[in-house]
Amino acid sequence: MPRQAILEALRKANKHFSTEELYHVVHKKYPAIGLATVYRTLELLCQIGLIFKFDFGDGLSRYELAVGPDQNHHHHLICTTCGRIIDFSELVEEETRVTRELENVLSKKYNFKIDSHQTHFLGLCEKCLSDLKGSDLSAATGTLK
Amino acid sequence: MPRQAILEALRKANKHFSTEELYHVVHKKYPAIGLATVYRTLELLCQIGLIFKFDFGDGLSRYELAVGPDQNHHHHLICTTCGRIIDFSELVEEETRVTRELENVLSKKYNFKIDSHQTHFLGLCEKCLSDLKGSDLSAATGTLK
DNA sequence: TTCTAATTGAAAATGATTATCATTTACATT
DNA sequence: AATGTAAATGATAATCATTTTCAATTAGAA
Repeated sequence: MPRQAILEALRKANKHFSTEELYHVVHKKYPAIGLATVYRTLELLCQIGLIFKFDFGDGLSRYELAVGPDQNHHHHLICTTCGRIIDFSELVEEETRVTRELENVLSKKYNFKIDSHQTHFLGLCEKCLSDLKGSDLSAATGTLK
Repeated sequence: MPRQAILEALRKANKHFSTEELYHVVHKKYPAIGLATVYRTLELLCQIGLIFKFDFGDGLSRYELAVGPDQNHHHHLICTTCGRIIDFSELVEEETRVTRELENVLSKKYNFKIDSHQTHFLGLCEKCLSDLKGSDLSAATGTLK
Protein backbone atom coordinates (compact mmCIF):
# COMPACT_ATOMS: atom_id res chain seq x y z
CA MET A 1 0.00 0.00 0.00
CA PRO A 2 2.74 2.49 0.79
CA ARG A 3 4.25 2.00 -2.62
CA GLN A 4 0.98 2.65 -4.36
CA ALA A 5 0.44 5.71 -2.24
CA ILE A 6 3.89 7.01 -3.12
CA LEU A 7 3.49 6.28 -6.81
CA GLU A 8 0.12 7.98 -6.80
CA ALA A 9 1.59 11.00 -5.08
CA LEU A 10 4.49 11.36 -7.44
CA ARG A 11 2.23 11.10 -10.43
CA LYS A 12 0.49 14.21 -9.18
CA ALA A 13 3.62 15.88 -7.87
CA ASN A 14 5.43 18.44 -9.91
CA LYS A 15 8.57 17.48 -11.73
CA HIS A 16 11.88 17.34 -9.91
CA PHE A 17 10.35 16.73 -6.53
CA SER A 18 12.74 16.03 -3.69
CA THR A 19 12.39 13.17 -1.25
CA GLU A 20 11.30 15.52 1.50
CA GLU A 21 8.64 17.14 -0.67
CA LEU A 22 7.21 13.82 -1.61
CA TYR A 23 7.29 12.64 1.97
CA HIS A 24 5.23 15.61 3.10
CA VAL A 25 2.62 15.02 0.43
CA VAL A 26 2.36 11.33 1.15
CA HIS A 27 2.50 11.68 4.89
CA LYS A 28 -0.33 14.20 4.93
CA LYS A 29 -2.62 11.74 3.25
CA TYR A 30 -1.24 8.58 4.88
CA PRO A 31 0.26 9.55 8.23
CA ALA A 32 1.41 6.00 8.84
CA ILE A 33 3.94 6.13 6.04
CA GLY A 34 7.42 7.03 7.22
CA LEU A 35 10.31 8.82 5.61
CA ALA A 36 12.44 5.72 5.34
CA THR A 37 9.83 4.01 3.20
CA VAL A 38 9.74 6.98 0.87
CA TYR A 39 13.50 6.77 0.44
CA ARG A 40 13.34 3.04 -0.11
CA THR A 41 10.49 3.25 -2.55
CA LEU A 42 12.13 5.97 -4.58
CA GLU A 43 15.28 3.91 -4.85
CA LEU A 44 13.23 0.94 -5.91
CA LEU A 45 11.32 2.86 -8.53
CA CYS A 46 14.62 4.18 -9.77
CA GLN A 47 16.03 0.70 -10.22
CA ILE A 48 12.90 -0.46 -11.99
CA GLY A 49 13.16 2.54 -14.26
CA LEU A 50 9.87 4.21 -13.41
CA ILE A 51 11.58 7.35 -12.22
CA PHE A 52 14.91 9.06 -12.79
CA LYS A 53 17.17 10.48 -10.16
CA PHE A 54 19.03 13.73 -10.63
CA ASP A 55 21.47 15.80 -8.69
CA PHE A 56 21.32 19.47 -9.48
CA GLY A 57 23.98 20.44 -6.99
CA ASP A 58 21.87 21.78 -4.15
CA GLY A 59 22.41 18.82 -1.87
CA LEU A 60 19.04 17.22 -2.52
CA SER A 61 18.23 14.31 -4.75
CA ARG A 62 15.55 15.12 -7.27
CA TYR A 63 13.33 12.76 -9.16
CA GLU A 64 11.42 12.82 -12.36
CA LEU A 65 8.65 10.51 -13.45
CA ALA A 66 9.60 8.40 -16.45
CA VAL A 67 6.80 9.09 -18.86
CA GLY A 68 6.79 10.06 -22.49
CA PRO A 69 8.73 8.89 -25.51
CA ASP A 70 12.17 10.37 -24.86
CA GLN A 71 13.13 8.56 -21.74
CA ASN A 72 16.85 8.80 -22.09
CA HIS A 73 17.00 12.49 -22.86
CA HIS A 74 17.13 14.70 -19.83
CA HIS A 75 17.94 18.31 -20.38
CA HIS A 76 17.75 21.05 -17.84
CA LEU A 77 18.48 24.69 -17.34
CA ILE A 78 19.68 25.20 -13.80
CA CYS A 79 19.92 28.59 -12.16
CA THR A 80 23.10 28.66 -10.15
CA THR A 81 21.71 31.39 -7.92
CA CYS A 82 18.23 30.28 -6.88
CA GLY A 83 18.34 26.66 -7.98
CA ARG A 84 15.36 26.90 -10.28
CA ILE A 85 15.15 24.09 -12.78
CA ILE A 86 13.65 24.42 -16.22
CA ASP A 87 12.99 21.47 -18.46
CA PHE A 88 13.31 21.82 -22.15
CA SER A 89 12.96 19.66 -25.20
CA GLU A 90 13.94 22.04 -27.96
CA LEU A 91 16.08 20.82 -30.84
CA VAL A 92 15.79 17.29 -29.62
CA GLU A 93 16.00 15.92 -33.14
CA GLU A 94 19.28 17.49 -34.03
CA GLU A 95 20.73 17.04 -30.59
CA THR A 96 19.72 13.40 -30.71
CA ARG A 97 21.57 12.90 -33.98
CA VAL A 98 24.79 14.33 -32.62
CA THR A 99 24.40 12.46 -29.40
CA ARG A 100 23.88 9.13 -31.15
CA GLU A 101 27.03 9.75 -33.10
CA LEU A 102 28.87 10.63 -29.93
CA GLU A 103 27.57 7.58 -28.12
CA ASN A 104 28.72 5.33 -30.93
CA VAL A 105 32.21 6.75 -30.94
CA LEU A 106 32.49 6.72 -27.18
CA SER A 107 31.11 3.29 -26.51
CA LYS A 108 33.56 1.82 -29.03
CA LYS A 109 36.56 3.80 -27.91
CA TYR A 110 36.08 3.26 -24.20
CA ASN A 111 34.18 -0.02 -24.25
CA PHE A 112 31.46 1.74 -22.36
CA LYS A 113 27.80 0.72 -22.46
CA ILE A 114 25.86 3.97 -22.45
CA ASP A 115 22.39 3.78 -20.94
CA SER A 116 21.37 7.40 -20.86
CA HIS A 117 22.69 10.90 -20.91
CA GLN A 118 21.77 14.22 -19.40
CA THR A 119 22.78 17.73 -20.24
CA HIS A 120 22.79 20.56 -17.76
CA PHE A 121 22.97 24.19 -18.76
CA LEU A 122 24.10 26.32 -15.85
CA GLY A 123 23.47 30.01 -15.57
CA LEU A 124 21.07 32.64 -14.35
CA CYS A 125 17.31 32.54 -14.65
CA GLU A 126 15.21 35.51 -15.64
CA LYS A 127 14.46 36.56 -12.09
CA CYS A 128 17.97 36.30 -10.72
CA LEU A 129 19.27 38.10 -13.77
CA SER A 130 17.03 41.09 -13.15
CA ASP A 131 17.76 41.00 -9.42
CA LEU A 132 21.43 41.16 -10.23
CA LYS A 133 20.99 44.08 -12.60
CA GLY A 134 19.02 45.92 -9.96
CA SER A 135 21.67 45.53 -7.31
CA ASP A 136 24.43 46.41 -9.75
CA LEU A 137 22.67 49.60 -10.62
CA SER A 138 22.16 50.68 -7.05
CA ALA A 139 25.73 49.80 -6.24
CA ALA A 140 27.05 51.77 -9.18
CA THR A 141 24.92 54.82 -8.64
CA GLY A 142 24.98 54.70 -4.89
CA THR A 143 21.23 55.15 -4.74
CA LEU A 144 18.86 53.26 -2.52
CA LYS A 145 21.22 53.70 0.36
CA MET B 1 49.81 30.37 2.49
CA PRO B 2 47.15 27.67 2.82
CA ARG B 3 45.54 28.81 -0.37
CA GLN B 4 48.77 28.60 -2.30
CA ALA B 5 49.43 25.18 -0.85
CA ILE B 6 46.00 24.02 -1.91
CA LEU B 7 46.30 25.46 -5.39
CA GLU B 8 49.70 23.86 -5.78
CA ALA B 9 48.32 20.53 -4.66
CA LEU B 10 45.37 20.58 -7.00
CA ARG B 11 47.57 21.46 -9.92
CA LYS B 12 49.35 18.19 -9.35
CA ALA B 13 46.27 16.24 -8.34
CA ASN B 14 44.46 14.09 -10.81
CA LYS B 15 41.25 15.31 -12.35
CA HIS B 16 37.99 15.00 -10.48
CA PHE B 17 39.61 14.98 -7.08
CA SER B 18 37.26 15.09 -4.12
CA THR B 19 37.63 17.43 -1.17
CA GLU B 20 38.79 14.61 1.04
CA GLU B 21 41.42 13.49 -1.45
CA LEU B 22 42.81 16.95 -1.76
CA TYR B 23 42.78 17.42 1.99
CA HIS B 24 44.90 14.31 2.49
CA VAL B 25 47.46 15.47 -0.06
CA VAL B 26 47.69 18.96 1.36
CA HIS B 27 47.62 17.86 4.97
CA LYS B 28 50.47 15.44 4.46
CA LYS B 29 52.71 18.23 3.27
CA TYR B 30 51.32 20.97 5.50
CA PRO B 31 49.90 19.33 8.62
CA ALA B 32 48.68 22.65 9.96
CA ILE B 33 46.10 23.03 7.22
CA GLY B 34 42.66 21.86 8.24
CA LEU B 35 39.76 20.37 6.36
CA ALA B 36 37.59 23.45 6.74
CA THR B 37 40.14 25.56 4.94
CA VAL B 38 40.22 23.13 2.07
CA TYR B 39 36.45 23.36 1.78
CA ARG B 40 36.56 27.13 1.98
CA THR B 41 39.35 27.46 -0.53
CA LEU B 42 37.72 25.15 -3.03
CA GLU B 43 34.53 27.18 -2.83
CA LEU B 44 36.52 30.33 -3.33
CA LEU B 45 38.41 28.99 -6.32
CA CYS B 46 35.10 27.87 -7.73
CA GLN B 47 33.63 31.36 -7.48
CA ILE B 48 36.72 32.88 -9.03
CA GLY B 49 36.45 30.38 -11.83
CA LEU B 50 39.77 28.63 -11.39
CA ILE B 51 38.13 25.29 -10.80
CA PHE B 52 34.82 23.67 -11.62
CA LYS B 53 32.62 21.73 -9.28
CA PHE B 54 30.80 18.60 -10.34
CA ASP B 55 28.42 16.18 -8.79
CA PHE B 56 28.55 12.72 -10.27
CA GLY B 57 25.96 11.27 -7.96
CA ASP B 58 28.13 9.41 -5.47
CA GLY B 59 27.61 11.87 -2.65
CA LEU B 60 30.96 13.61 -3.04
CA SER B 61 31.72 16.90 -4.68
CA ARG B 62 34.35 16.65 -7.37
CA TYR B 63 36.50 19.36 -8.80
CA GLU B 64 38.36 19.95 -12.00
CA LEU B 65 41.07 22.47 -12.65
CA ALA B 66 40.05 25.11 -15.17
CA VAL B 67 42.82 24.93 -17.71
CA GLY B 68 42.82 24.58 -21.43
CA PRO B 69 40.84 26.19 -24.21
CA ASP B 70 37.42 24.60 -23.77
CA GLN B 71 36.49 25.84 -20.38
CA ASN B 72 32.76 25.62 -20.67
CA HIS B 73 32.64 22.13 -22.11
CA HIS B 74 32.55 19.39 -19.56
CA HIS B 75 31.71 15.95 -20.76
CA HIS B 76 31.96 12.76 -18.80
CA LEU B 77 31.24 9.09 -18.99
CA ILE B 78 30.12 7.90 -15.58
CA CYS B 79 29.91 4.26 -14.62
CA THR B 80 26.78 3.78 -12.57
CA THR B 81 28.21 0.67 -10.96
CA CYS B 82 31.71 1.58 -9.80
CA GLY B 83 31.58 5.36 -10.18
CA ARG B 84 34.50 5.58 -12.55
CA ILE B 85 34.66 8.82 -14.45
CA ILE B 86 36.07 9.15 -17.94
CA ASP B 87 36.68 12.48 -19.59
CA PHE B 88 36.31 12.82 -23.29
CA SER B 89 36.59 15.53 -25.88
CA GLU B 90 35.57 13.71 -29.02
CA LEU B 91 33.39 15.45 -31.57
CA VAL B 92 33.69 18.69 -29.71
CA GLU B 93 33.41 20.71 -32.91
CA GLU B 94 30.10 19.30 -34.02
CA GLU B 95 28.74 19.11 -30.53
CA THR B 96 29.73 22.71 -29.96
CA ARG B 97 27.81 23.82 -33.01
CA VAL B 98 24.62 22.14 -31.89
CA THR B 99 25.09 23.37 -28.36
CA ARG B 100 25.57 26.97 -29.45
CA GLU B 101 22.38 26.72 -31.42
CA LEU B 102 20.62 25.26 -28.44
CA GLU B 103 21.95 27.91 -26.11
CA ASN B 104 20.74 30.65 -28.42
CA VAL B 105 17.25 29.25 -28.62
CA LEU B 106 17.07 28.57 -24.91
CA SER B 107 18.46 31.84 -23.64
CA LYS B 108 15.96 33.74 -25.78
CA LYS B 109 12.97 31.58 -24.98
CA TYR B 110 13.55 31.41 -21.24
CA ASN B 111 15.46 34.65 -20.71
CA PHE B 112 18.22 32.56 -19.24
CA LYS B 113 21.87 33.58 -19.23
CA ILE B 114 23.80 30.38 -19.89
CA ASP B 115 27.29 30.30 -18.43
CA SER B 116 28.32 26.72 -19.07
CA HIS B 117 26.98 23.30 -19.77
CA GLN B 118 27.92 19.76 -18.94
CA THR B 119 26.87 16.45 -20.41
CA HIS B 120 26.91 13.20 -18.50
CA PHE B 121 26.71 9.83 -20.18
CA LEU B 122 25.64 7.18 -17.71
CA GLY B 123 26.29 3.51 -18.16
CA LEU B 124 28.71 0.70 -17.52
CA CYS B 125 32.46 0.87 -17.87
CA GLU B 126 34.56 -1.85 -19.46
CA LYS B 127 35.39 -3.55 -16.20
CA CYS B 128 31.89 -3.57 -14.73
CA LEU B 129 30.54 -4.74 -18.05
CA SER B 130 32.80 -7.77 -18.08
CA ASP B 131 32.14 -8.42 -14.40
CA LEU B 132 28.45 -8.44 -15.15
CA LYS B 133 28.84 -10.82 -18.06
CA GLY B 134 30.90 -13.13 -15.91
CA SER B 135 28.31 -13.33 -13.18
CA ASP B 136 25.52 -13.74 -15.70
CA LEU B 137 27.32 -16.63 -17.26
CA SER B 138 27.98 -18.41 -14.01
CA ALA B 139 24.40 -17.80 -12.96
CA ALA B 140 23.06 -19.18 -16.21
CA THR B 141 25.25 -22.23 -16.35
CA GLY B 142 25.39 -22.86 -12.68
CA THR B 143 29.12 -23.27 -12.83
CA LEU B 144 31.63 -21.88 -10.39
CA LYS B 145 29.44 -23.01 -7.53
C1' DT C 1 53.84 49.60 17.35
C1' DT C 2 48.84 49.48 17.25
C1' DC C 3 44.58 48.79 15.31
C1' DT C 4 41.34 46.39 12.42
C1' DA C 5 39.64 43.11 9.40
C1' DA C 6 40.36 38.87 7.14
C1' DT C 7 41.94 34.11 7.58
C1' DT C 8 42.59 30.05 10.00
C1' DG C 9 41.91 25.45 12.54
C1' DA C 10 39.41 22.71 15.74
C1' DA C 11 35.37 21.29 17.02
C1' DA C 12 30.47 21.38 17.04
C1' DA C 13 26.28 21.60 14.31
C1' DT C 14 23.66 20.54 10.34
C1' DG C 15 21.10 17.93 7.23
C1' DA C 16 20.32 14.46 3.80
C1' DT C 17 20.66 9.74 3.43
C1' DT C 18 21.35 4.90 5.14
C1' DA C 19 21.34 1.16 8.37
C1' DT C 20 19.24 -1.24 12.17
C1' DC C 21 15.82 -3.82 14.27
C1' DA C 22 11.61 -5.12 16.17
C1' DT C 23 7.00 -5.30 14.37
C1' DT C 24 3.63 -5.89 10.84
C1' DT C 25 2.01 -7.53 6.54
C1' DA C 26 1.37 -10.64 2.55
C1' DC C 27 0.58 -14.82 1.08
C1' DA C 28 1.40 -19.66 0.08
C1' DT C 29 0.52 -24.04 2.33
C1' DT C 30 -2.00 -26.56 5.38
C1' DA D 1 -9.50 -20.26 9.14
C1' DA D 2 -4.67 -21.35 11.09
C1' DT D 3 0.20 -21.42 10.41
C1' DG D 4 4.72 -20.41 8.81
C1' DT D 5 7.99 -17.69 6.35
C1' DA D 6 9.93 -14.10 3.91
C1' DA D 7 9.36 -9.44 2.56
C1' DA D 8 8.03 -4.79 3.82
C1' DT D 9 7.54 -1.20 7.07
C1' DG D 10 8.25 2.68 10.63
C1' DA D 11 10.81 4.67 14.23
C1' DT D 12 15.07 5.63 15.56
C1' DA D 13 19.89 5.69 15.54
C1' DA D 14 23.99 6.00 12.84
C1' DT D 15 26.68 7.86 9.05
C1' DC D 16 29.04 11.08 6.56
C1' DA D 17 29.92 15.11 3.66
C1' DT D 18 29.55 19.73 4.33
C1' DT D 19 28.76 24.12 6.96
C1' DT D 20 28.94 26.95 10.84
C1' DT D 21 30.89 28.76 15.01
C1' DC D 22 34.27 30.89 17.52
C1' DA D 23 38.48 31.89 19.52
C1' DA D 24 43.16 32.52 18.00
C1' DT D 25 46.28 33.98 14.52
C1' DT D 26 47.85 36.59 10.74
C1' DA D 27 48.32 40.49 7.42
C1' DG D 28 48.39 44.85 6.33
C1' DA D 29 47.21 49.78 7.10
C1' DA D 30 47.81 53.76 9.91
